[in-house]
Amino acid sequence: MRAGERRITLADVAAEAGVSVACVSIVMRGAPGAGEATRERVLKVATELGYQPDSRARLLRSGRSRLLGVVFDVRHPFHHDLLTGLYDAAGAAGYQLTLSAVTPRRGERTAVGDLLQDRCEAIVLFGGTMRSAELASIASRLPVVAMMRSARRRDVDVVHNDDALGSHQAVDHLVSLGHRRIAHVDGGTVHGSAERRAGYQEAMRRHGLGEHIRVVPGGAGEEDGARAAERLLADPPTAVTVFNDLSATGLLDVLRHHGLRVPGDISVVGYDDTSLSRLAHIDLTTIGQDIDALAARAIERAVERIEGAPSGPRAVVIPPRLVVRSTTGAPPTAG
Amino acid sequence: MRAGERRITLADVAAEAGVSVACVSIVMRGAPGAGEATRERVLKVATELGYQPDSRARLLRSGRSRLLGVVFDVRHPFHHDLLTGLYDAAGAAGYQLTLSAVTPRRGERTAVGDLLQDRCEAIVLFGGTMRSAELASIASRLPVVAMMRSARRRDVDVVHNDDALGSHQAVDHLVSLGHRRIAHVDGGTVHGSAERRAGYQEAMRRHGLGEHIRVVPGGAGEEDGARAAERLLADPPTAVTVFNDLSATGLLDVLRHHGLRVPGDISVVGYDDTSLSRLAHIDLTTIGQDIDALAARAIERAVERIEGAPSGPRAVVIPPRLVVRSTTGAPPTAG
DNA sequence: CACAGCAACTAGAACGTTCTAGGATGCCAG
DNA sequence: CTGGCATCCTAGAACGTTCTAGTTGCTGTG
Repeated sequence: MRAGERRITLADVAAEAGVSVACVSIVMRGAPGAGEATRERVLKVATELGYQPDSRARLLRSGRSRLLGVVFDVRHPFHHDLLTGLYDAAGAAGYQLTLSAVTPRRGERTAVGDLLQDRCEAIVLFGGTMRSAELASIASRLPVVAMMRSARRRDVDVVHNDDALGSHQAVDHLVSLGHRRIAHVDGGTVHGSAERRAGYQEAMRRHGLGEHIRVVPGGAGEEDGARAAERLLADPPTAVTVFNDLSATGLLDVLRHHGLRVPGDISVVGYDDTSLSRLAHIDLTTIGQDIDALAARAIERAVERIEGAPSGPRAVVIPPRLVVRSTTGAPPTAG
Repeated sequence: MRAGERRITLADVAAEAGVSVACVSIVMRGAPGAGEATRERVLKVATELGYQPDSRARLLRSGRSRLLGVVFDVRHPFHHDLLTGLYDAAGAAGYQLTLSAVTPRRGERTAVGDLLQDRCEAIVLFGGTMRSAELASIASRLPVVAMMRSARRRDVDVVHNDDALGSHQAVDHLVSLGHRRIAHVDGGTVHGSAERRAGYQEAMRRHGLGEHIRVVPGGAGEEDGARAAERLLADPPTAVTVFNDLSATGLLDVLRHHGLRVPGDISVVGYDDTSLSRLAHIDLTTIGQDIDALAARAIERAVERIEGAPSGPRAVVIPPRLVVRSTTGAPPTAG
């Protein structure tokens, strides 16, 4: 029905209000340089006509877009929590977010490509599988902040959780409960996996439990945890730290099916504090990432780069925190 | 480091290649009207200089944006699955998607407002809490397609799953297993709740089980299902259809904690076929929505409106399908 | 009364594209 | 040699803003 209707522009409002286009622009932006009476009249006319500013034209002219591109993966629940934080942080810094999703049929390259065309001023990307070199080539065009992953290159900012510290917290917690035989289920090739594994090993050694170090291959999925549990069953430890919550869920399921009580016979610690871990019947002790801090620092780095401030080190590491729930307790036999 | 660098424009490429701006534009768009030799040379120069088209300028000039705005909620896992489908469908129709998220601290109105400024040509929104009247006021500016909700107004397109049919499928499945005392846990005020409840009641009556109709108050959350389970425990039915998977998960947990075996003592059917329902230790029988069909039809409706085609009825209803997993079986006592 | 200073406004260029209208050039038929 | 017609290319005006550099008109001061 509104096919032929032309959109309302500044010129329409100006004509109707009997002032110049420039004047309407001033009023719309809330810039100084217009009288109170005119201001009111123009605003009234604008709402009457249903004027909507055209951000494209606005940004085209003003050179800057004040737009931050975000690449996230629709499959990753954690990414969605992070989006919430990013919107807040970006808004506070006076920037807008433009989202580009990675889906099973839409790769990271496509997602980034769209953002580049949108003329955003920096790109924030979550995890992903891009090689450092590829990141660097994007970073040669505009500032890039990578979250929840590392990057060798010095030209990419990195903001992530302190995976090693998270593993330390998990091990410390278990040791303080009296555990000694603590195993770790690995995350395979996923970002952060190596750090979490190394953190586990380091913490074990620090507690003088080097001889009990036991790393079981795993991955990021539920079935990876399930497979790891099958392996562990031959000679169950009294506690396990798992790469992430989803894998821990699969592990829990298999352990319980084989008659082991959690935490009576074996304690389990996940990682990420996802909504999954909060479900009543899972109620998983886990390591929580500080989402708001991660988001705030990521935006901060992006804005610093954009505005050319001499920023500090390129890597920002946020300490996680232990979230104790019901899957951890004292080991079956004291000592 | 790249603070002062101006971006590469058509003019730069034109100067370098020794042709006019218009000619470069022709080449870049792949439009007819340029010789093969020139075409190659221009493309070569463009990649050398790292030219990136500016979609803002392009769209500003050409009047159309070929942009479809999508409003989704970061908290809703189902929305993410839907995004995947929408990207595919939009791409196939020659449109781009621009996303605007609703978060706990960013309302629907803000999300829609951003899209309007982006000059997208239609808006697709998922569920949400907007009143029909408010939708209609947006629809007076540009085509609006609402998914997973209804809308009284004739000026809004609606694409959703057939909630009543889904409930029928759940009840039919349970009846075919031999169940007669089948209860329903309601979804409260959430979109689709009334339809799913009515569908349950209708299906029960159709099977001559009107006297067994039992609707327990609930909601969309895990704790709603848990509360409903507590109520049911006083006089447990042999089967329950639950508003959604999350609520069913809460219900399952409480039932099992009280010693009821699922499906031995009681069968449970969820709704939505979320990733939660697919977890090995939940493995919930549920009703799956046909995501790709929903997405394809939504884009189809949006594009039809934009291009002014005389479209059919404003409501598109997609049949769901039953997904049988391990939470349903024969009732404890035959008959 | 002249003029500085200020507030309120305006004209017109600019942003990076696309698009319309046309200008060269070359080729072929008459 | 002329006219017609492709083919390839170009000039310049749009698109809807913002921004710079004014211009106007009023007030107050010496």
